[in-house]
Amino acid sequence: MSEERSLNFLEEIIEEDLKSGRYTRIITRFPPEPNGYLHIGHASSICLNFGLTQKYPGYTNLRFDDTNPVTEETEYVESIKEDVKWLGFTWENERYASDYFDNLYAFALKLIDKNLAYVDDITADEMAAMKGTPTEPGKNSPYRDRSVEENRALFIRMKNGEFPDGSRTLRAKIDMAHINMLMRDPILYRIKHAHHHRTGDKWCIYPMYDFAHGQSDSIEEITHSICTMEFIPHRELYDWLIEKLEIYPSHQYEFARRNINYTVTSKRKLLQLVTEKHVTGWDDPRMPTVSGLRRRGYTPHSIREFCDRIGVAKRENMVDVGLLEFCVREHLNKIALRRMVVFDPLKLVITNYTQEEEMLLSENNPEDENGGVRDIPFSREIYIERDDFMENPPKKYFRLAPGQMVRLKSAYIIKCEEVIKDQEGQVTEVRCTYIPESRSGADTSGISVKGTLHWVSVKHAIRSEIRLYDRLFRVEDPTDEAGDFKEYLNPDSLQVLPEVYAEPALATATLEERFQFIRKGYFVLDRDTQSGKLVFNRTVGLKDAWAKEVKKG
RNA sequence: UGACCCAUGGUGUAAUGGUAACACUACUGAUUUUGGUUCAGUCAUUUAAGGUUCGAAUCCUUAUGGGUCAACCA
Repeated sequence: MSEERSLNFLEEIIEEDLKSGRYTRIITRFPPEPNGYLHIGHASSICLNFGLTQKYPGYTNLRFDDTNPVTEETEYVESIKEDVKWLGFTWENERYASDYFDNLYAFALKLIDKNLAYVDDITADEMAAMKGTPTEPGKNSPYRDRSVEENRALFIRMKNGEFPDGSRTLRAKIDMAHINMLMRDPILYRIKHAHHHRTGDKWCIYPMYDFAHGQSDSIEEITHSICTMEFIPHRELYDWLIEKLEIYPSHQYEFARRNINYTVTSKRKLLQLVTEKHVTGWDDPRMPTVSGLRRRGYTPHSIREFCDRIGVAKRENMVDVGLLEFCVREHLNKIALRRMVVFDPLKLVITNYTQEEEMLLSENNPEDENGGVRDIPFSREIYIERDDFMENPPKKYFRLAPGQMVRLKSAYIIKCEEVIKDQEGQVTEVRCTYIPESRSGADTSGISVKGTLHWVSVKHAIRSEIRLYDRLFRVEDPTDEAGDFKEYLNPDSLQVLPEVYAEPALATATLEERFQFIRKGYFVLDRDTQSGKLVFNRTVGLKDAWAKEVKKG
């Protein structure tokens, strides 16, 4: 293996740590809060954390940051586990911050005993008012100087449920004038008489993020705790708590979260799209969620490839969704089974075709020698795509037109002889003759044509519904526009074709198979399919050089 | 009116004091029984000004621009 690729900044840190002997193996973790579904940004973090311990000795834990019972649910835990597995990663340990509530409680008592934490009785509003601003120092709470004994007794009573929600908090005693707002006596514990999805009603006090995350890292002996840049100010508190608690020194490193254009990746916003029914659910194929991408037909491999290509760094970024599409096309091109489906049919009659029907062979995938072939029924009447015929074609139009010849994919070369129209002048049928010696694989005609069309035999065609998806938003960065981000939803993000005509082989399609509908795009069966009613989702279209040509005029 | 983070083609990421590169996009052309794929090629980059140095994208200073921080969220 030639390891020529340059390292990202985290790999550099790790290689340095390994070389210096600071660690002999590394431990990372992926720490989702179970209050929403994973999205493409999380996928990036998953690939990073798990990828690092695939590359270097060590392992990765999956740890749910479940310290806020009000917003967290088991449904989310299950979906997150499924998504991580689907992406192709295996965690060493499945952990929950709630596993550590006893430890965390003991840590809190230790801090109280060291006179580094106190119980505060002021209200949330008062606390906000006394916090100061980034440019002005805060003020000490009148309860800041309670004795160790009093703090201890009060905190135990908080735990025992003697006080109502919001009436008291446990705060670290640091410095209300600290330049870092997070060091101004941050709250460690708050009272919430709420049912927790795992610990039930055992607790009525719950630790805050800052008093749970770093401590959980430490308990698990995480060596490299990787998070996004907005946590940079938290690092000082992270280190302070580890130092005062005298526990295993995990370290936090930050990278810039990945943004992708024409979508949003904020759990709050995605939740809104779901609850306000702008999409059909978390796994709507238009959603940037892992489950949405899965339903859309993206492969785990293509998502991993994407995350790999966008890399990791510390600067603001806006990744072009075109790269994601490139990655999925690249993979699907290699694995998708080729099939023919006519979306907008135009009847074509081959006047000199006298057989009842015949079976023709077509390769399943020209990119895969071992992909095999399938039979396709051919007959006198077929459907072609309406826009594959033009009565008065422009220059460089390689498709069918009066007097012109094209090849029918895997079949014969035909020549257009006659155009039938209705009273309005709409073309309702085209009549052609075929060249018997031009059959695919046995072509002795010596004729070469520019265009090849896909087609489906009229009497053999099966019906299907097709769902075409486009980007969810009309603008690159909906969050950056004036007003509500939902004003920028793309009204044409979903187009349903209720009845298209497909070749018979598609009748036995499964959810796992990937298809390329020739000249149309990549498709996957949707779970809405019922017996007798096929539904396909378009994962992504093919690159379309002709469409570009037409656009240019 | 503070602290912290960041700044390389249209986009993303490299170059670790020594020829600014790779991928995507765009554009040419060739091949092609998918106007797909594949192949060949073209356009295009160091925020600015000073300084250090034989030599700076890289180190220093200042400026500019963008981002983050004042939830009993994570």
